[in-house]
Amino acid sequence: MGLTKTEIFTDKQNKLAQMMKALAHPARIAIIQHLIKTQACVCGDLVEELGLAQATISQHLKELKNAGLIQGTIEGTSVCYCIDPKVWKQYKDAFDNFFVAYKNKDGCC
Amino acid sequence: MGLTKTEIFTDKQNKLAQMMKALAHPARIAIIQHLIKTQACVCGDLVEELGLAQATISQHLKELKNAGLIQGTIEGTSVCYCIDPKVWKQYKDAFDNFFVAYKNKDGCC
DNA sequence: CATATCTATCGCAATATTACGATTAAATTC
DNA sequence: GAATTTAATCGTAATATTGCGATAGATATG
Repeated sequence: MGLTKTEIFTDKQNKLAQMMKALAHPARIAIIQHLIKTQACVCGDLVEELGLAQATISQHLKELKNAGLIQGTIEGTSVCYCIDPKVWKQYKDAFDNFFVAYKNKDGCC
Repeated sequence: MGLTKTEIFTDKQNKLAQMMKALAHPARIAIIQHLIKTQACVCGDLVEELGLAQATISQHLKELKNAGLIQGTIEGTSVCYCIDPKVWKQYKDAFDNFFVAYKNKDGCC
């Protein structure tokens, strides 16, 4: 065990859960927010900005890249990361869609 | 290691990451969606609805309860769960706020 | 009160995540 | 081409998560 039983859920449920997971770490939230703030792309100064080791930042960047949220383009010896607007919108829409489904009919418990 | 370094992030970042984590599992997404659908509160028929063992469902319910997203009231021998509208709105607002921060200035990488 | 029903909790096994030092790989600079 | 800079990857340790059987606790029903 320790293995999520994805077979028993719908694709949408699995996908949404994975999207949440991609952002379910303060470092990844911080990275995204830094990318938003310094709108021009940012490279490895994330290591200085956050207080984590280079290997750790690189790992989080990899997860965000796997999630599709960010892109990295090589620029000389460093790598320039930025948010993928298209995927960002997909995330936003998926989250909006999830949260809008519940209307407070406050007649419960 | 294996321990998130929460000290180096802001409260908001930690909180948002934790909110994401609460929903970062398809079973918890499915539970919430089932609670929305059967708007009247639902009890342990979640065990039948999803294909997970009773102990596992109970654990996920506990996490959702810890996250504040759901409430449970004892009703005879079973427990009736429902979404907490107030916390739901907090989540919705926090997520909206996060996603709205990025405006596509498509002049990047 | 004995029995049945439903849920929470315990204990365990398997896997995943987080973090980092060390190393490797690629590109620039001298 | 050697040295430097930057980022990715490997390997490892510590902790967290997922899932479930078994058990315990609480409430109803006979």
